[in-house]
This record gives sequence, structure tokens and C-alpha cells, in this order.
Amino acid sequence: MSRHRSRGKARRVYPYQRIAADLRNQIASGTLKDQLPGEHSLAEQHGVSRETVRRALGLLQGEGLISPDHPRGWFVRAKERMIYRPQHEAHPYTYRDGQPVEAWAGQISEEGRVPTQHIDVGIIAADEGIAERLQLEIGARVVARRRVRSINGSTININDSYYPMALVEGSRVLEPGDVSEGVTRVLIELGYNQVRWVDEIDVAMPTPEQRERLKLDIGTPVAIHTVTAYTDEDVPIRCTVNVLPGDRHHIVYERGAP
Amino acid sequence: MSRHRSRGKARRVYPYQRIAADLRNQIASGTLKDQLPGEHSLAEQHGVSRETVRRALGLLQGEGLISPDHPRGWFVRAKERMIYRPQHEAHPYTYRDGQPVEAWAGQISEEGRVPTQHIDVGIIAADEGIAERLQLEIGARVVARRRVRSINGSTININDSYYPMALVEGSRVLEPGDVSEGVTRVLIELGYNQVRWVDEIDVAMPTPEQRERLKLDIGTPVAIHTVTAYTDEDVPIRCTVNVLPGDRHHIVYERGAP
DNA sequence: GAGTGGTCTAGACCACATC
DNA sequence: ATGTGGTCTAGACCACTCT
Repeated sequence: MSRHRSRGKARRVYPYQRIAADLRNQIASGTLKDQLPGEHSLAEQHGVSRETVRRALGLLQGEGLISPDHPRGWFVRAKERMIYRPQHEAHPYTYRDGQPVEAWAGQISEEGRVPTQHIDVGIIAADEGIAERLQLEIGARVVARRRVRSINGSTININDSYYPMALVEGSRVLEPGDVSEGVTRVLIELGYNQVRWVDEIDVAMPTPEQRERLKLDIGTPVAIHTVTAYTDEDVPIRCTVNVLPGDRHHIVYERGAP
Repeated sequence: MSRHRSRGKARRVYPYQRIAADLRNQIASGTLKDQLPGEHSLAEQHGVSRETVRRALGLLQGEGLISPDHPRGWFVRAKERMIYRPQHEAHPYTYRDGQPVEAWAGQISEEGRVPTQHIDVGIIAADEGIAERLQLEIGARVVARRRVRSINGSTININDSYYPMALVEGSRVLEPGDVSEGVTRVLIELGYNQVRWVDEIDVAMPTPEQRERLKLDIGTPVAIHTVTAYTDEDVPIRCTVNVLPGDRHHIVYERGAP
């Protein structure tokens, strides 16, 4: 007598969905903002088995709302995002007092946080994606400059740049570690000035390898931002692949008259 | 004697991870490209319980690789992406033979597919995000034109535009359904020419509401693309929020000299 | 050592589309 | 009617961190 069914198939709501909705509301309303009650305790409260509670928690984890920190417990995820401006990736170095400053590191330290990065330089064979964008044959040699960037010790993004070996052979582009005046400057000295860029953004769930490299929680999507830069003669000179954990970035473009 | 442990804690690999890796490899190599074996059969093959198999399948589902189609079975997900050019969102209508054609529908039908959309027009109170972008008070009245777009019958994106009520009152912007010559044209007639745009892209897992509206599988992230358009007097006249299922779009920008 | 979550099992019943 | 996945249970043992 108390169960009504509006017309249409009011599909069944399972205990784990009810529990998830309950917790989701508590998070949205701010009632729950740090650590969740333990799984055993939630199971008892709701009169279900622990596996059922875990299913509810798994649902919320998949929505990016909570993360486990074993064996401390489950926590509401912080949702801080840093602003990411692809248009600045065209000019990764700025100059201050005559000294080159890497734009990314500069911006972060201005915000009072500690940027670190690890750079790995090598010569590799172009895979299909790189080859197509650099207009090379698959397997052609390219210089790979791979960066992993961190803020306050936690990995924040991957930034891998590829240059056609044939065009940069013998230059400082192959220099291991940081190139103090910036690779863009070196390329200009080689006669390759970047004047046109194509940006591509794909959204996906990370591969296990990316999840590992970025130490991502389950339920964190990534944005894959690929920049292909062309010279004034329309030759592709650089292809950069950025992998950004989706929940930590806010991508901004500006277009039109300023 | 056969188990080696390289230095460092070679962390334990659980059965469900092994099974997931196995299936993942089969999918990557193309051995598995349509329907997966049944859960019971997988359980038997690997000598584990069905729940363990389901855990493996859940992992792959979260990676966006497979989807259940109950009660037929599990299937490898198709990974077709359509190209999405935010820069075209500035000019949503093109003109052909003097007739306005909505750019989105035009592009899709050129590809031989069937675009449909449902438009819903109303007056609502601005929430925080809309109010801030349109430089209004929270709760101010705005005209909302909400679209759900589909291709070949399956929902592909959400496209909601908001206009300050104070600026468009009495105009055809409030017209229910399609505005034949395009809202941008109507705004120009009102004296509001869009000359500058700010694009924002956020990557996230969908809320349950979005998942419902877009009929998304679990494990599908979304890109939220917000466009704020300004007039030549730098007044925000339009804010459009696009929700794009991440696995079905490829976002492309072009910058610099053509 | 205590307490957390992480994994696993061997059953059970249900909902649903297809035959 | 059959067979698929979807949900649930009541246990069990393990790994890890903190104290």
C-alpha cells in the first residue's frame, strides 16, 4: 500500500545505490568533507554486508568523489584544479631580467608551490601517432625529450616532446637535462621558427601504464593534449604530448579580439 | 625456486589483475574484438569464482575497454571518435544557397549519418557558474536553450546556451524550438555582435544525472566545454556549456598563421 | 597488536532479452 | 524456458600502517 509506481518502469534501486546516493548527498552538502566512516561501520549502519558497502564506495570512487588511503580509510577527494593554457605551450619559456624562465615552473613557484621536473632525453623510433604528425615514416628517428612534472612532490603531468632527428641532429636539442635557453630558442637558431600550431585534445581513462606513471587513482580520467608546431614553411618541427590528470586541470583558451 | 623478486617490492599480482591483463592483451592484439566469453565460462577457465572474474571485468570497464549489454554479454567497446572543433562553435550556423544550416547537423549529415536534436527553451535562474560568466547576480533570469544531440539515434552530446534575459527580452531568442536563422544572427540584429570568446575545458567523470541524460556507460569520462562570448563592447552575451562524452570526441584547435 | 581496507569464495536469488 | 549478467551474503585470510 505504501509502494507507488509512477507510470513508466521505475527501475529498482539497489541497496548499494541507495548507500552511494546517501554518501554522495552528504559530500555534496558538505556534511561529509574529510574521512568516511569505516566499511564495517557503514555495513552495520545500513544493515548490509561489507561487500555491498564496498560496491557503493566503488561507485563513488569511479565518479571521482572519494579515494581509499589504505589502511587509513576512505577520504573525500580534493578538487583543486590548476589552470592550463595550451596557448602558452607555444612559448614555454619567458625571459625575466634577461634570464630564461621555464613558463610552467615559473607560474607554479609564483603560486608559492614547489615545482620539480625530471627530464629524460633520448633517440627513439617514431610510433604511428608521432610519425603522422611529424610527417615521417613510422620508425624514423626522432629526439624524445620526456618530462614528468610534479608539484609539492606529487606528479601532476607528463610532457613529452618529439623532434625530427634529421632536422635537429648535432644541435643542443639532444642535450640531456634542461636546455637553459629553451629548445624553442635553439630551434630558431637552426632556422626553424614556430608560427602555426595544431592542438588536439582527447579525453580518456588512463592506460595502466599512465596510471602508474602519474600515480592516478582509479576513477581519474586524463586529457591528452597534443601540440604539433609548424615552421613558416609549414614543416612540422615539434610534436608535444601532454598527459594531464583530468581532475587537476582546467584548460582555458582565448580567441578573438583582445 | 622459480619465483624471483627483483629488488624493490615486486608487489603482489592478484588473480583478478592477471585475468584483466590477459583480456586487455587479447583486446589490444585484436584477438578479442567483439563479444567476450561468459562470466561463468571465464571463471571456470581461470579456476576462480565468478565474483573474481567480475572484478577483472569491472577493471576493464573502468578503463573504458568493455561494456556489458545485459543479458547478451560483455563486448569490446568501439572507439570511434568524431572531430569536435570548438572554434566552429563561435559560428554555429553557416549559409548555403542563402539558407542557414546549423553547422553541427550539416557536418554530420555530410558524413552520411542521421543527426537529430531536441531543443528545450525556458527561463531559469542563473546558477553560480552561469552568473559568474555572464557577469550577473546569482539567481538572475537567463534564457536557457538546452539541446540534446543524437546521431543515428544515440545521444552524442549536450549543448546548453544561456543568454542574459535583460538583453534579449522580447526577441526571438526566446522562441521555442529551432530559430531558423540562428540565434547568433538574432543577436546581431539586437546589436550584439560576438567578437571574443573564452573557452574552458574540464575533464571529469559524469555526475549520475549526466550519465543518465547521455546514456553513458560506467567508465566513460566527459569533457565539459564552456564558451563565453563577448560583444565588441566586451559584454558577455552568451554562455554555452557542452557536455561531450570523452570517448566519442576528438577536440581540435588551430592557432597561428594559416 | 590492533584496525583498516583488499581480496576471495561458494553459494543464492533476481531481472531481462531472446528463443 | 533458458541463459546471461546484476546483486547480495557471511564468512575468511592477507597486507599494511600506526601505535
